[in-house]
Amino acid sequence: MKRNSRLSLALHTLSHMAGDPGRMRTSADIAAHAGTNPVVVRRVLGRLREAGLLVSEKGHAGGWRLARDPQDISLADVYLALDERLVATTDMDETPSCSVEHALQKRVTGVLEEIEENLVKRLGETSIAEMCHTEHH
Amino acid sequence: MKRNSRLSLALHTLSHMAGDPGRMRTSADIAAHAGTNPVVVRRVLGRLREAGLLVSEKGHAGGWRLARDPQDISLADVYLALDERLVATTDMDETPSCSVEHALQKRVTGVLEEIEENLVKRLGETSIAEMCHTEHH
DNA sequence: GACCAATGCAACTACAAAAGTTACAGATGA
DNA sequence: TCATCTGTAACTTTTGTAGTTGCATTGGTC
Repeated sequence: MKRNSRLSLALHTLSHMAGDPGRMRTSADIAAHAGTNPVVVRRVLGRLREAGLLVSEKGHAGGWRLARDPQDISLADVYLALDERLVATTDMDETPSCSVEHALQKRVTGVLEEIEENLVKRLGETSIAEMCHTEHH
Repeated sequence: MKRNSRLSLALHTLSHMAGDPGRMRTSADIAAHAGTNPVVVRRVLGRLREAGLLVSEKGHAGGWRLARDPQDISLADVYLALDERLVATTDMDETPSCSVEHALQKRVTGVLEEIEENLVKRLGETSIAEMCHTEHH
């Protein structure tokens, strides 16, 4: 796998699950489908569970399934659960040297934040249920 | 510096330049402002020069300046010049196992591409000239 | 209770992308 | 001729993350 692999893995898995909710899947099965490792799958899906998108069960016949209706899970939910922050930088140089520099930094950061918000908004407009339908516009 | 440092460095530098176009700046000056290395600056700005956003001059009194009017340089120009591709994945698993999987993969990829296009479109709506104005909404 | 199959999690290695650094050739104006 | 830039190659360091191994824990099933 390559870049954005966590988001990609999460979206693929949830979209797949949306096609047959209620069915329990093991991390081994999911890993085989995604061509990766069960532990990696559990790591990524663990975050989605923390965000309330998935539930997992231990023991025999355990595994993973959606925590709620596929139509109620948006791409933004997945994105935010993974805490990616694709556009916005976490922080910049700590030494603004002068107040003008500082103001500029804040403005650049602000614009990037705005773009990030817009990205999340766009992601929020699509549910994973829409991803698994065969007839997608 | 941290994540998205190239984009961040590029935006800061160009925004700064937009405040006083025509003035020539050395990579050493820029690096000092950004708290990084002259070679790193030249690497990043070199891409922007290839994209026609900047011009550089060698030798004494050489340096960097904007290639055209600040109002004619959008954030999308910068983003595309750096070839970042924040949202869309370059490629996914090569073994689609079954045709249904393959269709799902294409759909996920398609949605991510669409989001990416929207991101670029949004970036295209802001010029670096707007970044350096003190009165920003 | 014994056993098996799953998650949860920690610890580690492997790897790749990028920053940072050093060094130096080439260009250009003073 | 010299100082000052860019351009670039080569290398080290750092960092994020995938991949891997191992094992404790949980919970069905026999």
